Amino acid sequence: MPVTLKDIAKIAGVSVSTVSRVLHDNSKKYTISDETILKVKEAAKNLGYRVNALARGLRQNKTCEIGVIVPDISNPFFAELVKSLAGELRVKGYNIIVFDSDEDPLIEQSALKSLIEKRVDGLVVASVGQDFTQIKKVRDTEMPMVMVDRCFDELDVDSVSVDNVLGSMLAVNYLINEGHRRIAFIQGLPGTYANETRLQGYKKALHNAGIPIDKHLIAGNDFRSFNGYLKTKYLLKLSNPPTAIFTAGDLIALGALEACKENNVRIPNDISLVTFDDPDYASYLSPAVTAIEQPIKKIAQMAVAMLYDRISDSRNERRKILLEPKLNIRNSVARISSTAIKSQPANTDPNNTR
Amino acid sequence: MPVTLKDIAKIAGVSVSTVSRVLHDNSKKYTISDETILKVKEAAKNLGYRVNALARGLRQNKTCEIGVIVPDISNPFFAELVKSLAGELRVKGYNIIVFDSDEDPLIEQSALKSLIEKRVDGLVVASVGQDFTQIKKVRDTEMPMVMVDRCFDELDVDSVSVDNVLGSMLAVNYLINEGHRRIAFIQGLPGTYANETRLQGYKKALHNAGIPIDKHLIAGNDFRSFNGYLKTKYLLKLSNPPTAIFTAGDLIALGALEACKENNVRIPNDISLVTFDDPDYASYLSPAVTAIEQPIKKIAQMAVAMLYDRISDSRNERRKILLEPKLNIRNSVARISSTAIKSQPANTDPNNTR
DNA sequence: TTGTATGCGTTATCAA
DNA sequence: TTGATAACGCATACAA
Repeated sequence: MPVTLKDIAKIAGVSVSTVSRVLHDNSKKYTISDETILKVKEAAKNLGYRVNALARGLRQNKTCEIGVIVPDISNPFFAELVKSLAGELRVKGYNIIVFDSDEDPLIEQSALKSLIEKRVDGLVVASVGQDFTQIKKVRDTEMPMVMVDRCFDELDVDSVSVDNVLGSMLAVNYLINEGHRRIAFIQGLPGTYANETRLQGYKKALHNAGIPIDKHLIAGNDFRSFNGYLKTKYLLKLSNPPTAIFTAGDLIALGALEACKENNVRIPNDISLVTFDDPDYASYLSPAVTAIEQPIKKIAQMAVAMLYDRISDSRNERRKILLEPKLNIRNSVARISSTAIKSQPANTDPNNTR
Repeated sequence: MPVTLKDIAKIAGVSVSTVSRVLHDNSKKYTISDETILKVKEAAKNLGYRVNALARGLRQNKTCEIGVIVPDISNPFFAELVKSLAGELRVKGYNIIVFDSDEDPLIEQSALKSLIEKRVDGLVVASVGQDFTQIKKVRDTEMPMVMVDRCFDELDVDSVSVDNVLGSMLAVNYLINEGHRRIAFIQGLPGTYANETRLQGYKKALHNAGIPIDKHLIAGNDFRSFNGYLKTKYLLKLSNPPTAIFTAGDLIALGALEACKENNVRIPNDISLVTFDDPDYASYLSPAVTAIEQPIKKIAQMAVAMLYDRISDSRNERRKILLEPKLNIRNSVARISSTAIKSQPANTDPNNTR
């Protein structure tokens, strides 16, 4: 049985409230005699007292816990994000409770439920994100919440993410400048903020360059590596395959790498590759992969700052922050001559421009 | 203000205990009139009732939460481990609270403190692990605890990890079979279980092959990539450099890769590389890295099973489980002729055999 | 300087 | 079939 204030009070020969004051009320100076302080601390130490956070939380209506939900903690991007969030919050005196929704809306929903029931002081959510019904319900609560990475354009809620449209444009423009015109996009989970905005950037870049969009070159349905593997296989055996692939996430790129390797397709000689997300190992892949880097630490900092603001003062305006992505050029893109391209007939539907 | 049972009771015109029974006491069949059940459920739904897990936990002395502490969640090994643990525990009805100790014993200690105060039902700890004073204190509590990956040989506590000695021997024996005799070991954090056992395996393999241990070839002081980078630089500029490097962890290997790249040292042509840990991306590195794979999912399964056993019946014997590692041979090791080796004079202290 | 009493939201015991 | 009441451990308003 864990030790309680009562046990200490008994041993020290004082009342429970005195014990409470000595042990936890460091802020308010309750002028307590040195002798009592000594006695109480001594007893607490001897008995190995640990405050019961449940009781305290119940009483104070405050848990000093922040709930964090991410779709896939084994994705290096989210692992890094969680680590950064934990670091930022720790210095502010908050612990985090992490849930991995495994890209499953049902798990996300039950995570949300658990965290609310646990009465966390706030929420940082990277939603699976095809549907914001549940998130909206939480938003309408007084529960402070900030969305990261996976947000909802249509939902008025505090959020911080990288400028995905810009990121995609950076990537695709770079490919175009290197002479590519048949550029495929292997997307993540359709309907999610990250995916739709990245897709949007891809289309916009092509459009700006006057390149018609070929719907056969847009494939994929989740952010996992197997998706990258499958869709790369598909793209490679197209009668008129792309000269470059842009993947919507680091795991997808890994799958693309695997497929190319299996098919003895060399990168960048036979096909070029650029990916969104820039994990630590990107430089050491074979070849080093050109990638769009997100400012993860900054995302975490902003998210925590915004959450903190909302916890302290829930009535200020909601904000949507977009941070700048960065293109890290490595060795996965080949420059190709524009004549070579033009000689390739577009045998997929040329009328499709979206 | 969150809705409570009282609020529902008032609206439904029944007592608090009735509400509680209707909403939460699914197990015991308390024969309650259908009409009451309907009224209560209706009111609960309308008001948006959420149980207060703090109050419930306080009352029931049970939180359905498991605390998890890992040294570095951005390390793919631990990210994967956390994900597996979460999955295993979720189906058993437990949530997890994750702490990243950032390889800092002080943070680990405060994480331990927080989790105990939160009255989690159990603990899964991958300790930073140079010192088990704090862990021992917890062990002597009635708090169920299982250690994973980073254990303590000298401490009698439930634990599950890979057979590190065997893993290292697998790696080093392989290098020896490929003709290597000057094999360096870049270690992780000295004094930790994972490191010492891996070092032990390294030494044992060399010893078995009759190769004297050259202390200049053992370097390194933590599991981060920068350590791998620095120590590889150091090893490369030795007057008699190693022909192969064995790294104690995946991040270290990444650093080694970076250093080699910077120095224009080709792997495996100029130097061979094998690493402990086998992250998903290992196959796609340049070159694909030969690695020792740990059965992460199995570690998580075993850990959860053991923890569950201890929660249900705290008085059974403590167990230490070792799981089998696996050598995944890829392209980072070159076969070298033994004559080439023997022609290299050992100009580092030849008398040092440990 | 310290103690008493109350309530946080829930569940469990007992009684009706 | 339902209700009153106590208790979980703590913090705090009020009293002394």
